[in-house]
Amino acid sequence: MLLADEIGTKSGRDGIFMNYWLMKSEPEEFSIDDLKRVKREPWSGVRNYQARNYMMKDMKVGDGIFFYHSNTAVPGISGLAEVSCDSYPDPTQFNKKSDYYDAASTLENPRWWLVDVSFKRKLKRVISLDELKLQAAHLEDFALLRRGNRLSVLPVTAQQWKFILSLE
DNA sequence: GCCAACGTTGGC
DNA sequence: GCCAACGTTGGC
Repeated sequence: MLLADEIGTKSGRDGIFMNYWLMKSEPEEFSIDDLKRVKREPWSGVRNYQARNYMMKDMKVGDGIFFYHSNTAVPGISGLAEVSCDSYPDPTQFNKKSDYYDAASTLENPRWWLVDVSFKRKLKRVISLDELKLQAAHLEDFALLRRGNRLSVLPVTAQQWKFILSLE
């Protein structure tokens, strides 16, 4: 029996529960419209261990993703996407010409992993960081709102997911 | 293992 | 462009 309050709280590759995430992108680099155009994108270039661990260990095919625009005039959630494959080594770490090349990584023991992200839809409007801050009381311990938060991949609970979508 | 220096993130 | 917050690096 699946308890409602367990949804979104389980992790691990054997888990059967849906998880939710927020992934940041600078729209000048790669926006929700870019994802809409290409439909699916390898989430390459993450070079933070915690963010990597979420992708490598915790994400499962079908997990929901808030696509967040950072470093822009109105930062906020601009669309929905989903995890579309199991994690695999980020190929850019092996490419000497890439900004994300990592000389310390080997094919036998890759350091950086990623998932592919597929476009679902744009939100009718951007749900801004300002608005999310105003709703903080309804978003208990939302990772995005923690002080000094800089992680580019964050977990979202089922309750947070549902509430944020209700703002749309 | 400590911690100063440095680099990056991302809101403003 | 500024800068607070945080992660990483490397000397010791």
